Amino acid sequence: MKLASEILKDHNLRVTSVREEVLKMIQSSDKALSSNDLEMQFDHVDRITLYRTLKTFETKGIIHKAVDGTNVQKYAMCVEGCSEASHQHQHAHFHCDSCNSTFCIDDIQIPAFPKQSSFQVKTIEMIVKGTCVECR
Amino acid sequence: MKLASEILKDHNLRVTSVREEVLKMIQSSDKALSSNDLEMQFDHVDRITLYRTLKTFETKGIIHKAVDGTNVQKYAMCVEGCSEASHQHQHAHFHCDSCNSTFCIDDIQIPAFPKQSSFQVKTIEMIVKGTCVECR
DNA sequence: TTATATTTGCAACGCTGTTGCAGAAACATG
DNA sequence: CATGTTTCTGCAACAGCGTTGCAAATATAA
Ligand SMILES: [Mn+2]
Ligand SMILES: [Mn+2]
Ligand SMILES: [Zn+2]
Ligand SMILES: [Zn+2]
Repeated sequence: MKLASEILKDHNLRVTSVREEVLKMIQSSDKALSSNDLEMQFDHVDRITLYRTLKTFETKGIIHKAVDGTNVQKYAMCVEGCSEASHQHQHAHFHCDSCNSTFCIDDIQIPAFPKQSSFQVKTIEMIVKGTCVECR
Repeated sequence: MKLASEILKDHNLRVTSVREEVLKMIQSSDKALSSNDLEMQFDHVDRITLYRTLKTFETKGIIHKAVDGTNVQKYAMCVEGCSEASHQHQHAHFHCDSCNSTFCIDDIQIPAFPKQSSFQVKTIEMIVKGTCVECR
Protein backbone atom coordinates (compact mmCIF):
# COMPACT_ATOMS: atom_id res chain seq x y z
CA MET A 1 0.00 0.00 0.00
CA LYS A 2 1.29 3.40 -0.97
CA LEU A 3 2.37 5.73 1.82
CA ALA A 4 -0.21 8.38 2.66
CA SER A 5 2.33 11.20 2.51
CA GLU A 6 3.48 10.02 -0.90
CA ILE A 7 -0.05 10.03 -2.23
CA LEU A 8 -0.49 13.59 -1.03
CA LYS A 9 2.74 14.72 -2.66
CA ASP A 10 1.83 12.97 -5.88
CA HIS A 11 -1.31 15.09 -6.06
CA ASN A 12 0.43 18.35 -5.17
CA LEU A 13 -1.23 18.53 -1.80
CA ARG A 14 0.57 19.76 1.29
CA VAL A 15 1.34 17.07 3.79
CA THR A 16 -0.51 17.99 6.98
CA SER A 17 -1.29 15.82 9.98
CA VAL A 18 -5.04 15.95 9.37
CA ARG A 19 -4.68 14.87 5.77
CA GLU A 20 -2.23 12.11 6.58
CA GLU A 21 -4.44 10.78 9.37
CA VAL A 22 -7.59 10.89 7.25
CA LEU A 23 -5.91 9.13 4.38
CA LYS A 24 -4.46 6.42 6.64
CA MET A 25 -7.89 5.86 8.17
CA ILE A 26 -9.55 5.44 4.80
CA GLN A 27 -6.72 3.26 3.49
CA SER A 28 -6.91 0.89 6.42
CA SER A 29 -10.71 0.65 6.57
CA ASP A 30 -12.67 -2.11 4.87
CA LYS A 31 -15.76 0.12 5.03
CA ALA A 32 -16.49 3.46 3.42
CA LEU A 33 -16.17 6.24 6.00
CA SER A 34 -18.18 9.38 6.66
CA SER A 35 -16.91 12.69 8.00
CA ASN A 36 -18.38 11.69 11.32
CA ASP A 37 -16.73 8.26 11.30
CA LEU A 38 -13.41 10.00 10.84
CA GLU A 39 -14.05 12.65 13.48
CA MET A 40 -14.67 9.97 16.09
CA GLN A 41 -11.22 8.52 15.46
CA PHE A 42 -9.53 11.86 16.11
CA ASP A 43 -8.78 13.41 19.46
CA HIS A 44 -9.37 16.93 18.20
CA VAL A 45 -10.27 17.97 14.72
CA ASP A 46 -12.67 20.44 13.23
CA ARG A 47 -15.40 18.68 11.30
CA ILE A 48 -15.34 21.46 8.68
CA THR A 49 -11.71 20.61 8.00
CA LEU A 50 -12.76 17.00 7.45
CA TYR A 51 -15.46 17.96 4.97
CA ARG A 52 -12.98 20.05 3.05
CA THR A 53 -10.31 17.37 3.20
CA LEU A 54 -12.70 14.76 1.84
CA LYS A 55 -13.83 17.05 -0.94
CA THR A 56 -10.23 17.81 -1.86
CA PHE A 57 -9.32 14.12 -1.94
CA GLU A 58 -12.36 13.34 -4.05
CA THR A 59 -11.56 16.06 -6.55
CA LYS A 60 -7.99 14.80 -6.85
CA GLY A 61 -9.14 11.25 -7.53
CA ILE A 62 -7.76 9.86 -4.29
CA ILE A 63 -11.08 8.77 -2.84
CA HIS A 64 -14.59 8.28 -4.22
CA LYS A 65 -18.11 8.55 -2.84
CA ALA A 66 -19.68 5.23 -1.92
CA VAL A 67 -23.30 5.90 -2.83
CA ASP A 68 -25.43 3.82 -0.48
CA GLY A 69 -28.87 5.39 -0.55
CA THR A 70 -28.52 7.06 2.84
CA ASN A 71 -28.26 10.80 3.18
CA VAL A 72 -24.71 10.67 4.45
CA GLN A 73 -21.63 10.88 2.25
CA LYS A 74 -19.18 8.05 2.72
CA TYR A 75 -15.84 7.66 1.01
CA ALA A 76 -13.46 4.87 0.09
CA MET A 77 -10.10 4.70 -1.65
CA CYS A 78 -9.97 5.02 -5.40
CA VAL A 79 -8.21 2.52 -7.58
CA GLU A 80 -4.78 3.37 -8.97
CA GLY A 81 -6.11 4.58 -12.28
CA CYS A 82 -8.18 7.42 -10.88
CA SER A 83 -7.17 11.03 -11.28
CA GLU A 84 -8.49 14.54 -11.23
CA ALA A 85 -9.56 13.98 -14.82
CA SER A 86 -11.42 10.71 -14.48
CA HIS A 87 -12.75 8.47 -11.78
CA GLN A 88 -13.13 4.87 -12.93
CA HIS A 89 -15.36 2.74 -10.74
CA GLN A 90 -17.13 -0.28 -12.05
CA HIS A 91 -18.17 -1.75 -8.75
CA ALA A 92 -21.30 -1.79 -6.65
CA HIS A 93 -21.72 -0.75 -3.03
CA PHE A 94 -23.24 -2.86 -0.33
CA HIS A 95 -25.20 -1.20 2.45
CA CYS A 96 -26.01 -3.14 5.61
CA ASP A 97 -29.40 -2.07 6.92
CA SER A 98 -28.52 -3.40 10.33
CA CYS A 99 -25.22 -1.68 11.19
CA ASN A 100 -25.36 0.97 8.46
CA SER A 101 -21.94 0.02 7.13
CA THR A 102 -21.13 0.49 3.46
CA PHE A 103 -18.64 -1.62 1.50
CA CYS A 104 -17.25 -1.55 -2.01
CA ILE A 105 -18.02 -4.90 -3.63
CA ASP A 106 -17.19 -6.66 -6.86
CA ASP A 107 -19.60 -9.57 -6.46
CA ILE A 108 -22.27 -8.10 -8.67
CA GLN A 109 -21.88 -7.37 -12.33
CA ILE A 110 -22.95 -3.89 -13.33
CA PRO A 111 -25.15 -4.17 -16.43
CA ALA A 112 -24.16 -2.62 -19.70
CA PHE A 113 -25.70 0.63 -20.79
CA PRO A 114 -28.85 0.21 -22.83
CA LYS A 115 -28.28 0.67 -26.57
CA GLN A 116 -31.09 3.06 -27.11
CA SER A 117 -32.91 5.00 -24.50
CA SER A 118 -34.47 8.41 -24.26
CA PHE A 119 -31.77 9.15 -21.74
CA GLN A 120 -28.12 9.78 -22.36
CA VAL A 121 -26.40 7.48 -19.88
CA LYS A 122 -23.06 8.41 -18.35
CA THR A 123 -22.66 6.24 -15.27
CA ILE A 124 -24.52 3.58 -13.36
CA GLU A 125 -24.54 3.23 -9.60
CA MET A 126 -25.56 0.02 -7.94
CA ILE A 127 -26.56 -0.23 -4.31
CA VAL A 128 -26.99 -3.68 -2.85
CA LYS A 129 -28.89 -3.74 0.42
CA GLY A 130 -29.05 -6.47 3.01
CA THR A 131 -27.11 -7.81 5.96
CA CYS A 132 -23.33 -7.84 6.23
CA VAL A 133 -21.16 -10.68 7.48
CA GLU A 134 -20.82 -9.31 11.00
CA CYS A 135 -24.53 -8.72 11.41
CA ARG A 136 -26.01 -12.02 10.35
CA MET B 1 -55.89 6.21 -13.30
CA LYS B 2 -57.44 5.64 -9.92
CA LEU B 3 -59.02 8.60 -8.16
CA ALA B 4 -56.82 10.06 -5.42
CA SER B 5 -59.64 10.07 -2.88
CA GLU B 6 -60.37 6.42 -3.62
CA ILE B 7 -56.77 5.46 -3.06
CA LEU B 8 -56.83 7.20 0.29
CA LYS B 9 -60.02 5.43 1.35
CA ASP B 10 -58.64 2.09 0.18
CA HIS B 11 -55.78 2.54 2.62
CA ASN B 12 -57.94 3.73 5.52
CA LEU B 13 -56.58 7.26 5.33
CA ARG B 14 -58.78 10.29 5.90
CA VAL B 15 -59.43 12.28 2.78
CA THR B 16 -57.95 15.72 3.39
CA SER B 17 -57.19 18.44 0.90
CA VAL B 18 -53.45 18.23 1.50
CA ARG B 19 -53.39 14.49 0.93
CA GLU B 20 -55.56 14.66 -2.15
CA GLU B 21 -53.44 17.42 -3.66
CA VAL B 22 -50.17 15.66 -2.91
CA LEU B 23 -51.40 12.42 -4.36
CA LYS B 24 -52.70 14.12 -7.51
CA MET B 25 -49.39 15.88 -7.96
CA ILE B 26 -47.41 12.65 -7.69
CA GLN B 27 -49.87 10.80 -9.93
CA SER B 28 -49.65 13.37 -12.68
CA SER B 29 -45.90 13.85 -12.57
CA ASP B 30 -43.50 11.97 -14.82
CA LYS B 31 -40.72 12.75 -12.35
CA ALA B 32 -40.21 11.71 -8.77
CA LEU B 33 -41.04 14.61 -6.44
CA SER B 34 -39.46 15.91 -3.26
CA SER B 35 -41.21 17.57 -0.35
CA ASN B 36 -39.91 20.85 -1.67
CA ASP B 37 -41.16 20.17 -5.22
CA LEU B 38 -44.62 19.66 -3.76
CA GLU B 39 -44.47 22.69 -1.49
CA MET B 40 -43.79 24.95 -4.45
CA GLN B 41 -46.99 23.79 -6.12
CA PHE B 42 -49.09 24.72 -3.10
CA ASP B 43 -50.32 28.16 -2.15
CA HIS B 44 -50.01 27.48 1.54
CA VAL B 45 -48.95 24.29 3.20
CA ASP B 46 -46.73 23.40 6.08
CA ARG B 47 -43.65 21.53 4.93
CA ILE B 48 -43.82 19.34 8.05
CA THR B 49 -47.23 18.17 6.93
CA LEU B 50 -45.75 17.23 3.59
CA TYR B 51 -42.97 15.21 5.15
CA ARG B 52 -45.52 13.36 7.26
CA THR B 53 -47.85 12.86 4.33
CA LEU B 54 -45.07 11.38 2.22
CA LYS B 55 -43.99 9.08 5.01
CA THR B 56 -47.57 7.92 5.53
CA PHE B 57 -48.05 7.24 1.82
CA GLU B 58 -44.78 5.36 1.68
CA THR B 59 -45.66 3.19 4.66
CA LYS B 60 -49.03 2.38 3.12
CA GLY B 61 -47.47 1.30 -0.15
CA ILE B 62 -48.92 4.16 -2.16
CA ILE B 63 -45.61 5.77 -3.12
CA HIS B 64 -41.98 4.68 -3.05
CA LYS B 65 -38.64 6.41 -2.66
CA ALA B 66 -36.80 7.02 -5.90
CA VAL B 67 -33.21 6.58 -4.76
CA ASP B 68 -31.07 8.82 -6.96
CA GLY B 69 -27.82 9.35 -5.10
CA THR B 70 -28.66 12.87 -3.99
CA ASN B 71 -29.34 13.74 -0.39
CA VAL B 72 -32.97 14.57 -1.05
CA GLN B 73 -35.84 12.12 -0.78
CA LYS B 74 -38.00 11.93 -3.87
CA TYR B 75 -41.11 9.87 -4.33
CA ALA B 76 -43.09 8.32 -7.18
CA MET B 77 -46.25 6.25 -7.38
CA CYS B 78 -46.11 2.59 -6.51
CA VAL B 79 -47.40 -0.09 -8.81
CA GLU B 80 -50.79 -1.65 -8.09
CA GLY B 81 -49.37 -4.63 -6.27
CA CYS B 82 -47.72 -2.63 -3.48
CA SER B 83 -49.10 -2.62 0.03
CA GLU B 84 -48.14 -1.92 3.61
CA ALA B 85 -46.75 -5.45 3.71
CA SER B 86 -44.58 -5.40 0.60
CA HIS B 87 -43.25 -2.92 -1.90
CA GLN B 88 -42.36 -4.52 -5.22
CA HIS B 89 -40.09 -2.47 -7.42
CA GLN B 90 -37.85 -3.99 -10.00
CA HIS B 91 -36.92 -0.85 -11.86
CA ALA B 92 -34.01 1.54 -11.93
CA HIS B 93 -34.04 5.30 -11.44
CA PHE B 94 -32.53 7.82 -13.77
CA HIS B 95 -31.02 10.99 -12.38
CA CYS B 96 -30.26 13.91 -14.68
CA ASP B 97 -27.14 15.68 -13.51
CA SER B 98 -28.16 18.76 -15.44
CA CYS B 99 -31.67 19.53 -14.17
CA ASN B 100 -31.60 17.23 -11.13
CA SER B 101 -34.78 15.43 -12.20
CA THR B 102 -35.30 11.81 -11.25
CA PHE B 103 -37.37 9.33 -13.26
CA CYS B 104 -38.47 5.73 -12.79
CA ILE B 105 -37.19 3.74 -15.77
CA ASP B 106 -37.57 0.21 -17.07
CA ASP B 107 -34.91 0.41 -19.79
CA ILE B 108 -32.23 -1.27 -17.76
CA GLN B 109 -32.38 -4.80 -16.48
CA ILE B 110 -31.56 -5.14 -12.80
CA PRO B 111 -29.04 -7.97 -12.38
CA ALA B 112 -29.89 -11.09 -10.43
CA PHE B 113 -28.60 -11.53 -6.92
CA PRO B 114 -25.23 -13.28 -6.77
CA LYS B 115 -25.53 -16.94 -5.82
CA GLN B 116 -22.91 -16.84 -3.11
CA SER B 117 -21.57 -13.79 -1.43
CA SER B 118 -20.39 -12.91 2.01
CA PHE B 119 -23.37 -10.59 2.13
CA GLN B 120 -27.00 -11.49 2.52
CA VAL B 121 -28.68 -9.58 -0.26
CA LYS B 122 -32.25 -8.29 0.13
CA THR B 123 -32.71 -5.63 -2.53
CA ILE B 124 -30.77 -3.96 -5.29
CA GLU B 125 -31.08 -0.30 -6.22
CA MET B 126 -29.90 0.98 -9.56
CA ILE B 127 -29.19 4.61 -10.27
CA VAL B 128 -28.51 5.60 -13.84
CA LYS B 129 -26.91 8.99 -14.23
CA GLY B 130 -26.67 11.18 -17.27
CA THR B 131 -28.68 13.71 -19.23
CA CYS B 132 -32.44 13.60 -19.65
CA VAL B 133 -34.39 14.22 -22.84
CA GLU B 134 -35.18 17.83 -22.06
CA CYS B 135 -31.59 18.68 -21.18
CA ARG B 136 -29.67 17.34 -24.10
C1' DT C 1 15.20 32.24 8.22
C1' DT C 2 11.86 34.57 5.93
C1' DA C 3 8.14 35.24 2.60
C1' DT C 4 4.29 33.28 0.28
C1' DA C 5 0.74 30.13 -0.55
C1' DT C 6 -2.20 26.93 1.50
C1' DT C 7 -4.70 24.90 5.25
C1' DT C 8 -7.11 24.99 9.55
C1' DG C 9 -10.44 26.36 13.04
C1' DC C 10 -14.10 29.27 14.34
C1' DA C 11 -18.47 31.52 13.55
C1' DA C 12 -22.40 31.76 11.17
C1' DC C 13 -25.59 29.95 8.08
C1' DG C 14 -28.77 26.93 4.90
C1' DC C 15 -31.21 22.89 3.89
C1' DT C 16 -33.50 18.50 4.87
C1' DG C 17 -35.89 16.05 7.99
C1' DT C 18 -37.89 14.97 12.91
C1' DT C 19 -40.60 15.35 17.35
C1' DG C 20 -44.03 17.35 20.80
C1' DC C 21 -48.07 19.55 21.36
C1' DA C 22 -52.45 22.13 20.79
C1' DG C 23 -56.03 23.46 17.74
C1' DA C 24 -58.58 22.12 13.45
C1' DA C 25 -60.74 18.97 10.59
C1' DA C 26 -62.65 14.33 9.21
C1' DC C 27 -65.81 10.97 10.02
C1' DA C 28 -68.69 7.58 12.68
C1' DT C 29 -72.68 7.37 15.38
C1' DG C 30 -77.17 8.45 16.89
C1' DC D 1 -77.94 17.32 11.35
C1' DA D 2 -75.46 17.58 15.85
C1' DT D 3 -72.04 15.52 18.67
C1' DG D 4 -68.02 12.95 20.22
C1' DT D 5 -63.90 10.64 19.02
C1' DT D 6 -60.05 9.97 16.23
C1' DT D 7 -56.85 11.71 13.13
C1' DC D 8 -54.51 15.38 10.79
C1' DT D 9 -52.36 19.91 10.45
C1' DG D 10 -49.56 23.77 11.68
C1' DC D 11 -46.41 25.88 14.77
C1' DA D 12 -42.28 25.77 17.53
C1' DA D 13 -38.21 23.82 18.54
C1' DC D 14 -34.63 20.86 17.43
C1' DA D 15 -30.88 17.66 15.20
C1' DG D 16 -27.71 16.40 11.62
C1' DC D 17 -25.07 17.11 7.51
C1' DG D 18 -22.83 20.15 4.78
C1' DT D 19 -21.16 25.02 3.12
C1' DT D 20 -19.00 29.73 3.11
C1' DG D 21 -16.20 33.81 4.90
C1' DC D 22 -12.48 35.16 7.39
C1' DA D 23 -8.41 35.37 10.36
C1' DA D 24 -4.77 32.75 12.50
C1' DA D 25 -1.67 28.86 11.93
C1' DT D 26 1.19 25.98 9.19
C1' DA D 27 3.72 23.95 5.12
C1' DT D 28 6.76 24.74 1.68
C1' DA D 29 9.79 27.42 -1.47
C1' DA D 30 13.38 30.63 -1.77
MN1 LIG E 1 -16.48 2.03 -3.97
MN1 LIG F 1 -39.45 4.22 -9.06
ZN1 LIG G 1 -23.87 -4.91 9.23
ZN1 LIG H 1 -32.51 16.99 -17.16
